[in-house]
Amino acid sequence: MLTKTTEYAIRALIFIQARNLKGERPRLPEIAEGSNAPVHYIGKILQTLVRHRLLASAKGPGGGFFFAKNVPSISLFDVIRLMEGEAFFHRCGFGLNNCSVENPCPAHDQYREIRELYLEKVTRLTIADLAERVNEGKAYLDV
Amino acid sequence: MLTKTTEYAIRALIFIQARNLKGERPRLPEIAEGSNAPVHYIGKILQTLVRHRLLASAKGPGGGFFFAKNVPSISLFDVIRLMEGEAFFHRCGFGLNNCSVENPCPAHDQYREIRELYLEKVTRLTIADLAERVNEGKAYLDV
DNA sequence: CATAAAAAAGATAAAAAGGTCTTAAATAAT
DNA sequence: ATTATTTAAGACCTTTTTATCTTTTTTATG
Repeated sequence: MLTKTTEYAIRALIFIQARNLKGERPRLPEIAEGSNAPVHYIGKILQTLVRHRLLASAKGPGGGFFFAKNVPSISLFDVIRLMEGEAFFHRCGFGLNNCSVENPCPAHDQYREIRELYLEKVTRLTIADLAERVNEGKAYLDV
Repeated sequence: MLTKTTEYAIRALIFIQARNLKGERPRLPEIAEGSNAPVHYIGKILQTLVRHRLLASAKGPGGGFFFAKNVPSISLFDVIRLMEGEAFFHRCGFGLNNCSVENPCPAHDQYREIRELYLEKVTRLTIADLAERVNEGKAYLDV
């Protein structure tokens, strides 16, 4: 399961992208409201995303958050990897650090299947796709 | 992802079951070592499990932890439900409380697939099966 | 340039999770 | 009955996560 922080990040990115697709550039307070996260906290999170170039921002009047044009949309995988760390995707289901094919935990194979499905999904899902679904009224971000 | 506490619980239960199958009744210090968890902490966790009848215990000399005979082995689902709560299995991937078929989050269907696979797996996997794998030397619990 | 708008940064606080220590209660064995 | 052994219970501490508040920096515009 993702941490709250990562969930906020994903929701905020989808919200920003949805607005960007409509030609808007949302500012922090709107993003916080739209993604149901505390303003200052989401501020910090977006700051991290910008620092790592998953997102762009502009200060001052007319500023806000936006995605760079002509850059392929980031995937959920990109966001999760940044927020949770690469290890998140390889973690043993039972929390064992040694867990591997040679030294498997008792549910190694079963968890592998789940992880693989998960990885496949989050790699395919892009923020842009998800934002489009929101703009089309097919999906919602309200808590 | 499971909390550390739940991981400890699962590892401890498998350890206890593995010993039970060999006719032994492990005590706290051994369980803590065998499941790589802090003694006192695992003590609390097992206490919870006993209180909810997923496990049995005996105080005093010759005491320890064990599973009631002739009771079908509990599944990972049972343990996870107790430790994390029923909601764990229905939680939205993006942390949205309203998320449902009528009001889906942008990745609702994809996450549903993953959840269903997960649910199927943890329902099928019993502590006894997993413990057997350990006793057969096919799986390990070391961190 | 002065001003206002906005994100960035940093310091701090509150809450939750994880972990330790001490004492009490139960029980088997002598 | 006393003692030793063992889990149960409760109080307390530490770390991590989540959240807030304040100040600084950047920038567009009059």
